Amino acid sequence: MPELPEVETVVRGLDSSMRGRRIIRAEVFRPNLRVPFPPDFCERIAGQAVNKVARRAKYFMVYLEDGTVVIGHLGMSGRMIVRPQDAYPLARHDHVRWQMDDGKEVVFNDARRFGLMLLADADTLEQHDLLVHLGPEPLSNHFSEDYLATELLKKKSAIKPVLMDQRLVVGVGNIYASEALFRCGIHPGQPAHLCAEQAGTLVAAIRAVLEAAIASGGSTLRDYARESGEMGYFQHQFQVYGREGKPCYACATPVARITQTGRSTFFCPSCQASITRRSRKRAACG
DNA sequence: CGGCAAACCTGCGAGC
DNA sequence: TGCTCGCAGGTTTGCC
Repeated sequence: MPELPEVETVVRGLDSSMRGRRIIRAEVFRPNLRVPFPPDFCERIAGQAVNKVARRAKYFMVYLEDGTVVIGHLGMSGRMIVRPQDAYPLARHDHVRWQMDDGKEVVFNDARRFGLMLLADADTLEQHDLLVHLGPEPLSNHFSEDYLATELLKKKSAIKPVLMDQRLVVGVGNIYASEALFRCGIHPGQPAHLCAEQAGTLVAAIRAVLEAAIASGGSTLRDYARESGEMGYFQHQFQVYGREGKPCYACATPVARITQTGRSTFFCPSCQASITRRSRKRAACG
């Protein structure tokens, strides 16, 4: 699934396609995805103009003129497709279709149905169940070195799964967790209570890899595609993700893969040498 | 409360 | 060619 850069890419495309346009008609072709659609989903959307499309964490949000907000999540395999109306037959896994007033249609397609779409009110959006527990945006000033260092001191498990906890910081998923840790030379299995110096380099690495991925239009793997149907190309810049057994670009050591909390983690055993308890005690930054 | 496995689904590539 | 198996970008739930 799309992580923050992919959702950001989709949101930018949707905003340019939908902002200021009116949704003429809304249709749902399946009663539920991860959660059931609200019973009045289509009626509350149809006929309304779109104020803007924005992102929070990995959610996209379509702001309608009457204060209703469509909250959506792409899950693992969700796509938002913008195409000319009636130019294509309904495809397998097309779950939602919005007909726009400019002759286009916006289609939500999600094979694995881990995605969701529901309605909220703009006034109380931040208090919504899905959003209220989310951590800071990684590209905002709220995600600071002090913040991360302080929060990580409370954690006992390995740093990589902790980075994927959306209550700590949003938008970092399985790919970018591995990529960020490689960039700052931290072993994914290292206990999460990093020293302040490491926390600082990690903040910078997370920002850098997410910004670079956004600049490349996100990553396209398997069934993920950009809103426009074009392909993001950041996957060609992965340093470790999906490169098990291939030489590290920095030192030629074969990239390793391990499983952490059920997810694959990729890292360079040399560049991200694990820090033993003893050597960490000796480390100057403890 | 923290941490982890399992569950939610379908599709695809690898290997036999 | 055709089957089975393992794996896939996320989040929630439930169990220790």
